[in-house]
Amino acid sequence: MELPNHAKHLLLQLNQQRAKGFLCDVIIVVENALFRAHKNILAASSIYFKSLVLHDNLINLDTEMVNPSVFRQVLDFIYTGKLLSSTDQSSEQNFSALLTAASYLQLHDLAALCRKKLKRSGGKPLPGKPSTPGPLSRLRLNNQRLSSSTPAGPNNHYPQTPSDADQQQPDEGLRDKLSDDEMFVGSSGKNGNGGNGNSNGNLSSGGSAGEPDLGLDLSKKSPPSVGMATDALSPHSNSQESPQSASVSTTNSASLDDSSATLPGVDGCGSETVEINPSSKTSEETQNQPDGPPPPKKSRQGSRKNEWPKREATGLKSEDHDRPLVNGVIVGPKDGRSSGAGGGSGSSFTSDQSFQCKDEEEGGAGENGQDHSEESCQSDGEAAGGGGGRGGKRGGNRSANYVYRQEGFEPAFGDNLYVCIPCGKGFPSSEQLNAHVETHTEDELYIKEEGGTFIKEEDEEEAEDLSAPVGPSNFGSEARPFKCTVCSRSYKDPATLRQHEKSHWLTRPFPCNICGKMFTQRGTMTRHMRSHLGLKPFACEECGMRFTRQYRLTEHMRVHSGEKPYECQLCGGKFTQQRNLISHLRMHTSPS
DNA sequence: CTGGGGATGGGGCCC
DNA sequence: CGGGCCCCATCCCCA
Repeated sequence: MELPNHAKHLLLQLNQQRAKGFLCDVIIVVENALFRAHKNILAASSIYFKSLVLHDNLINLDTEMVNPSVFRQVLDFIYTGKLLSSTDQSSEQNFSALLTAASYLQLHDLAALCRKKLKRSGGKPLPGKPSTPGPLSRLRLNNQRLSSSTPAGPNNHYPQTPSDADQQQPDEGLRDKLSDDEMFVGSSGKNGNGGNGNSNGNLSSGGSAGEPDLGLDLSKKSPPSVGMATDALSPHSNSQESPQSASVSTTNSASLDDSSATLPGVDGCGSETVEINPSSKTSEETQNQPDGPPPPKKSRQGSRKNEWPKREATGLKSEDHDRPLVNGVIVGPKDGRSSGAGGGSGSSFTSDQSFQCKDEEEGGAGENGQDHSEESCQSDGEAAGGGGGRGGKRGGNRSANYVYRQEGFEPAFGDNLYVCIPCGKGFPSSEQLNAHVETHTEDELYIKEEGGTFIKEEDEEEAEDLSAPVGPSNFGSEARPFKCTVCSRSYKDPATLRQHEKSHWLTRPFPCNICGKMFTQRGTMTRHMRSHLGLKPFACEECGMRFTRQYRLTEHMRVHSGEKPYECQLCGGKFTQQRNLISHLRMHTSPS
């Protein structure tokens, strides 16, 4: 017996969930647009995605191969099997772009549809671009960056984008006209037959065939042996400043272990090389570093930490500046202008504000920062090509699931950092948000988006005022010829001095794309981003626990080794961590 | 219930 | 730019 529309209904549900951001466990970054989706769906649709989502919760796509607008169509296709083309924009051009993207993403069926369409219209498939670069090629794997750069400046636009505005338009049309250009995946559809249970059958052509698990190891680096995975933002990631480069990520290098190999760049597109990790980790290898929580740990720590990647938002301190995280996402607007975040809000951040945004489970990344203020949701347009708002989707396929952040946003959700974009309500935890999201009916959900401005990363050079008074001058004196004019601290080299001087600036040059928090050092911002995204590249081989910083892992390892290098000279007590010794010493010294 | 210790997260900042 | 380390904050467990 078989339910005739089972697969269809299932897909419909999934697409609706995507629209709401419900249970989405991966974020795909396309230029400065973020899309939320489900790993399973992506993995089922292409082996390329499969390899990417295996270890990462954040995927950066090469902006030369796909732009937000196109990716939105791709995503819609994946979830619906329908291809909505736009007529506003030269359809041929659109199909060409789609073909490029499909090829890149290894969505063979989609590529075939586009080719067919192009052929019909006389156009020729992708002139300049390779029809199928392999996924790997160019892939700069994600890991990279969401870095600050993304938002950054003017260069942030798609290269080809004439005008964002224009770009968005098409979309509108697109939706409404679905009829004409709507295309369905054809036979490939093993849909019906349910081939593999997961529907993927059809979409992922490649998948089946040999389906080698590419097993890209995107991880930044993992402690020896454990091949960890995630890391979308590997520390290195920041490397680039321009979005385009985003794709290129860099990080890869790091991420990939030595074993990584490089593939030839795709022609036409550049020379980037991709590195894949031959040793690829297969799913099973990932066990250790599963997306999910690591194996239970012994004792106490287990309880808490296992929640892995994140801890609930509870911990958030709601300080004035806390920014809610939403399920949609963000990223800089593309309007080029970018004003420095600094400009606006920069100053508002006090250094002390320490809010921590907890990421969402798994994909962590989840939450998106919602940034703009009140209306987090906006209209439908698609900004930047892309997309639109997150949750969106009213009818069905539209959804882009992300939102642009607006500069200067200052949502006031207090402790409720998990915000439902459609209605703007905030919740203290992702679970609550998810539960709430379900209450929305389809029609209530719109794709919203807003063209925001994004925070621009101003370069150091732009710093303005350095007047902040500062602390005492300490530091020893030897060979420290470079002295800070503000506080008199001295350093051994000019670079360090320069770095230090930034701490006096009122404007912090490096904004977090997700929450808007500003940092004086890019590295700190990148590190911070990892916490949003739940990226914990450093895993403990013993218990599987993962950390965002190498140092934390080192520290943690003492738990297993029993080493307690820090001893209290007053009572002889020993500690595994220096900070705990310090805290302990306070107990000795404090009056109370 | 409370205090102390263990352990972890995040930011700042120096090297 | 990554590595380290310091400081602050917090959570959890246990006595």
